[in-house]
Amino acid sequence: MSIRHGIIALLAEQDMHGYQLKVEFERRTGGTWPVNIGQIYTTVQRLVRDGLVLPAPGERSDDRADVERFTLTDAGRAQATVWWSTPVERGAPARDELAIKLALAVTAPGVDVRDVVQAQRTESMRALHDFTRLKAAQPQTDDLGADLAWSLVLDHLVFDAEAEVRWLDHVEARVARASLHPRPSPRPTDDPAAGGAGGGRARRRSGAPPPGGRRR
Amino acid sequence: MSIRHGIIALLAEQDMHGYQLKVEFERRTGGTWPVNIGQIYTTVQRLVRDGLVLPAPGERSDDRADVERFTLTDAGRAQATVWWSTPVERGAPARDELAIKLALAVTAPGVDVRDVVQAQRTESMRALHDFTRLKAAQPQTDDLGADLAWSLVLDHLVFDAEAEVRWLDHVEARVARASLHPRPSPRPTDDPAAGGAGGGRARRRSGAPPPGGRRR
DNA sequence: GCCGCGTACTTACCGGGTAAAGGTTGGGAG
DNA sequence: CTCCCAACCTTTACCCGGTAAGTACGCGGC
Repeated sequence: MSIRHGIIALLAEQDMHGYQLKVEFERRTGGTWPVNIGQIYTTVQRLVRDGLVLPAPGERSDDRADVERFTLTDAGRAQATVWWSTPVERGAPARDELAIKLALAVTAPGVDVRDVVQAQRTESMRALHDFTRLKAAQPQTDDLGADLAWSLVLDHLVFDAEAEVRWLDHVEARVARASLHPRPSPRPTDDPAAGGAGGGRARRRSGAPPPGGRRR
Repeated sequence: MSIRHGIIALLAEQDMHGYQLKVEFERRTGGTWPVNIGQIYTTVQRLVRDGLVLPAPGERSDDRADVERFTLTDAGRAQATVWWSTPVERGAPARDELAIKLALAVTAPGVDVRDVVQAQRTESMRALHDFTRLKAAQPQTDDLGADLAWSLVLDHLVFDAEAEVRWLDHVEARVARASLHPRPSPRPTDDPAAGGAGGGRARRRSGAPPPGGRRR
């Protein structure tokens, strides 16, 4: 749904043709998510089918007339304002491969969760560093708005990656704790041990800031 | 790809039939992501086509023989170990509707970013509270492993939601800061206050944008 | 006797996303 | 001057993830 709404939002500002939609979308999101041109056209087709978009009737004289532009219908314009005023739903979160993987890992025999966490942390931190480096190297273009947008998107990725790392640390800790007192049978109201146990496990921490975690 | 890998991982532990895959998958992930049974079968079909899975040849006597079970081939088994040892890629992050929305919002005329952020924060915090409440109410079942998995998944959602809220705050702050010294714009809040840490942003207007712009 | 429910499987369909193949135009390089 | 390349603009075929809906069977109740 992301592209669909993006297209509507862009058309709300100005009539455009397909290629232009692609270029604009990418510019406004800092090139973080390149869009396949094919998808633009098929999505627009569906929008036309649904009565939200129309091929532009009046051609502009100030520009090439041979390319076909698209306009929002009233319904489309309404959708745009609805989109802006309605938050994106966070009730039923999308499946996240990492979460699934670790959920399966802790319940799978013969899989060492710590190895999985370890490998993932390396990857996630690598991504985090990449983003941070990108941020530092961020060029100032002549387009203030796009610079800000791109910067915010990058921040989003950074927050996300940080949170992921933090979660991995958390998982590791909980798994370690759980494996110290595995309870085979029901009944025990439980070991007094809660705290002690620190034993062993010298783990190097990753340095992630406060709360954080975002993935989808 | 999440379901696909999940199926492989489950089959690596034990031969199963379709329905059982569905049930197991949901149990192991705490029922957070219900799976449509249709998808299980179509995905398994593809796995068979790709030579990773085979309809189980030898039927077990200890169980109903009429249902068709599936087994991993050697290639499938190899895939499973590869999956466990390879982190999920975080290099080219998936499109996130919220990030796109805000990136478009800051560059769109006539859209008040603060309203968007405001509405989203309400929604995100609602989700956060829901998750927290769920966590508090988490029932202890007789299945320790599944309890842990479910709990970790919930933690993931919580970390995620927290980070999202934090990011929203961040966006709000940056936007507010940026709108203090733009050019002519309605709402001339002439705050001299900006002060503190380096008034920042002395730079603007660079020459022609460097070729290629930003790219990864 | 039929109702509902859990088990087990099939099918048709849709929307997001990718790849690849066109066709046009303008501006150098030779 | 011509040719080629790059940027512009569009179409099509295809795959995969995901959903809905329908079939069928056996079993315990009321």
